[in-house]
Amino acid sequence: MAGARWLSEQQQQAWRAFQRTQAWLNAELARDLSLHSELSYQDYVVLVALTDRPGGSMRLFELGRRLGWEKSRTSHQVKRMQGRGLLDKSACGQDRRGAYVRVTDDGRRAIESAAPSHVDAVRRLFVDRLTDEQMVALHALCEAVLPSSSNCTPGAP
Amino acid sequence: MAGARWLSEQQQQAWRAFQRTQAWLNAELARDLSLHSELSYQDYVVLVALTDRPGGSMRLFELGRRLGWEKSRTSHQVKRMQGRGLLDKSACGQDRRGAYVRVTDDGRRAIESAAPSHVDAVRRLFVDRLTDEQMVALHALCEAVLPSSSNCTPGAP
DNA sequence: TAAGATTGATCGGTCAATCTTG
DNA sequence: CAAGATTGACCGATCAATCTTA
Repeated sequence: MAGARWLSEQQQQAWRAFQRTQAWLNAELARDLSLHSELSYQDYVVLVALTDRPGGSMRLFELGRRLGWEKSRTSHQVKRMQGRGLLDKSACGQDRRGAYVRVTDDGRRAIESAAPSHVDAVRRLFVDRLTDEQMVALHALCEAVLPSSSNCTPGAP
Repeated sequence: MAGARWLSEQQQQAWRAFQRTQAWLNAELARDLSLHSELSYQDYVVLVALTDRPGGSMRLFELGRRLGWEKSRTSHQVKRMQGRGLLDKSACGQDRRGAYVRVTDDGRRAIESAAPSHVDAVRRLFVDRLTDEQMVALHALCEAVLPSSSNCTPGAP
């Protein structure tokens, strides 16, 4: 170990609690979602990102950037959802390398039917357990950790 | 949507920031670890849990409980690490259903060599970006979210 | 050459089924 | 039957390689 700088007891406990919390929350929400709908957690966030937009469509690379996903992950996920009829893809006129993804009517129905139960779960497991002050503090603290705003580049260069 | 109770703008922003933060941190730390060592993030936490113990050994179910993992996940992970010589298993005398897992010397060497760089990354990406007050607040807030202490039962019954 | 996107291999996690012992 | 543990099948994520166009 030599001259390694360890974490203080306080820091270590906070770090471990944070890790446990996020792992537990993700697992519970994923389970809850797959129990009450036909959507995985990943399906859900894709549909949220797209339905946030007026036309329900977006460039593939932009979807990946907003979710902080690698392009291959985005591609695989969209392809699977397309196969299930939740999304469709179309070519981009301006940039002929690119593609648009759009929510289908089935996709809209799926998220509209899944959302209430999922939001309930987020409330039950997360929101309702925190005070407003804690919520504000958490938000500020996350912004401090996250790289500026859109620094989602996985590899360094 | 009907009568669903949505989240306030503040709650929604905090929740999304939290999700982004944990996803980004996990990805960065996993990448950093696999870049500077032969251990995955999961290997690392298993070795931390075991080397925390005097004898470096623990019952399999206890390891799973401490990490909040399902038993099949624990079993698969331990088997893989055993195959790579990082752990070994032995029967439990008292309870003949059970098994002990123990860190091998190779396992100890692996984590001792990986730890400094990993702790540096945790500092750089997390600890150094927060004040002491934020760290304390985060810890308290995680404890509020987490079910009492050892409520890690994945399925309801 | 870089950016947008796709593909196939591989690895890790989940689920359901199974086995053994308490 | 419940608890500790294992297994195999399936799905999802990552990585490296590839293709096309800016």
